[in-house]
Amino acid sequence: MEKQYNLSKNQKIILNLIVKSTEPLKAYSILYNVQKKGIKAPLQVYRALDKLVEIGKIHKIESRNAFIACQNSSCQISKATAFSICESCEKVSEISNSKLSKYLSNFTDEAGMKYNKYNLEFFGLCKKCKTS
Amino acid sequence: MEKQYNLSKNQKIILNLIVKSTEPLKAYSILYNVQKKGIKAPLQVYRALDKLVEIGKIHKIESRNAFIACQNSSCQISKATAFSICESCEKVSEISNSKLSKYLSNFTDEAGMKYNKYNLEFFGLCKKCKTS
DNA sequence: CTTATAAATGTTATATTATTACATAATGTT
DNA sequence: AACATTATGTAATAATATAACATTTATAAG
Repeated sequence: MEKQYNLSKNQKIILNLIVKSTEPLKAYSILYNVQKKGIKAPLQVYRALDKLVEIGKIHKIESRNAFIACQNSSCQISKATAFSICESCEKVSEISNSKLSKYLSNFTDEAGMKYNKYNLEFFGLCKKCKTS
Repeated sequence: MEKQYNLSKNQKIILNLIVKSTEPLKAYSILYNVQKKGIKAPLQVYRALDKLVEIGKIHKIESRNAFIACQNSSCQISKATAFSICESCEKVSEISNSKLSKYLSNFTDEAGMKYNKYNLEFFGLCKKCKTS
């Protein structure tokens, strides 16, 4: 059974914006976009972002300091994330590949250590940018 | 044949500091540590860091905004990086696992796309932190 | 339903990370 | 030597993120 979260007002506003966006959003760009809705300060944005990341509704693209909505139906996979990033147009997609996630979730290093979380970012050129 | 790079004065100073460090260093911490050697401004640090990353002598730990020396003898693998990060003590190690790097370098997504670069960060508890 | 607790908010100030712009100097190439 | 490339120096500022504190709202326990 999936745990239910009742998102707060700010969390809903910000999640909505991110879900509607076709590209990763940066914190201050989010701020500018929600100021008319009463969210005035960076901290209000960062707090909502932190929570949304924590519950897996969004992910942070670390190399870009930007946030995208989780593409997985269940949004439970905040501990095992993989993205493809186009180095030309900056398009970002979440990769859902069960083989990959199994491989990485089960990965054991030389010292026999397993990890409870990972984040993987692939870089290259997307179809569009490759042909143009 | 491996390309030779003649590092500049600032690049050498900063690489040296990072190589000697047992933990990832942040840009401004580097700055404070090299001010006595005449490097006075953030930009001087960032420029050297950019170059060192580019040629594979160091790597940026994206989730920490910090830099560590490359652990691979040849330092040629700046396009395929994997790290383990302890969420308690923040110890970071570079993972050199040929199976893993092969798997990821050959990874093809659902659309048949391959990537020329990736960065992977594993999170967990290191041995020390797990037992204490 | 009211008390206790946890979670979220609002606000100001500030810390941290990174880049722009412009002038100059050193190095490498032909 | 002339040219191009790379690196440096310096000042200013942009972009990203957190600390500290007061208050309010939601949730859970009795």
